[in-house]
Amino acid sequence: MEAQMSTTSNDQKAMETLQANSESLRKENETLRFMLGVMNRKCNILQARLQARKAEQIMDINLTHQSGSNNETNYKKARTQFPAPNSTSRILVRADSLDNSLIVKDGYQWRKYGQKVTKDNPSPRAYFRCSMAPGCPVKKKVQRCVEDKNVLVATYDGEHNHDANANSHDVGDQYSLSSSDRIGVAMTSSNSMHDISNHSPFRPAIALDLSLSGPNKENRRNYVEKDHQNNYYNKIEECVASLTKDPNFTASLAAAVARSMY
DNA sequence: CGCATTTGACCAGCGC
DNA sequence: GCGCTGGTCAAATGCG
Repeated sequence: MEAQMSTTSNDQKAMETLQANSESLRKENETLRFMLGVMNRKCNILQARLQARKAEQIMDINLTHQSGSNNETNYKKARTQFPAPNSTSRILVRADSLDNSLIVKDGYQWRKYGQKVTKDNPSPRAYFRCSMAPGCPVKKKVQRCVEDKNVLVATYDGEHNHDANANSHDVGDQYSLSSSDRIGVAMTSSNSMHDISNHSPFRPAIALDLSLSGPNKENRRNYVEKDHQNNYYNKIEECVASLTKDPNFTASLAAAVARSMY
């Protein structure tokens, strides 16, 4: 009888521990979900700024063209006129391993100008430049991932100075990357390039999906409105404060999270 | 026929 | 200087 009561008590304690763990995990999950949301919003703000910069660049280019040198159509000359910006980005895209094409549907039109087998990867690497070249200096390389042939790695060089689909004849969203196709993206500068394959499905990590917010410019504008920005920063502070209270989350880590969010 | 893609040749940078 | 490698060029080819 006594032994039976002791077993029941132990079961109850175990149940309570499990419940406590479950609750703790739920809270952690909630916090991480919020952090992911914040990162997405931060991304949207950056996108809005990028759009503004692109608009400025297009205006500058138009002014340059109007002021002369109309006959400089040679690509080599234009390459020096529009040097590629010092930025690169990578995205990982799911692809059928049986399908040999190295096509990444990203909303822009590309012209293939080369293909090469590289030393570190048996799959050929395809070289594309934006079909708006030489006006648009963007280039990309597409290659299957060494570890997983179902994944295409697209490396973008530079930034488009025009909208996606602005130069395509017949497409709307059909050439855009769907959120289910896109599995990761990393924006980097060319001299601090880190390999996004570290964040690929082979190593579990959060895949940042820019398409979650959609292309709606109205939404993007909302995020840079002052009231929204204040709420956004308040939320970050709340989140960081709650993290610092968590004994499993060190203050320095919380500070690092805060820095990354701002 | 015009345009896009393919593919071998060529070039530049880097390490030895 | 030489060889290796990644990136680009341009003639050949394919396709609508």
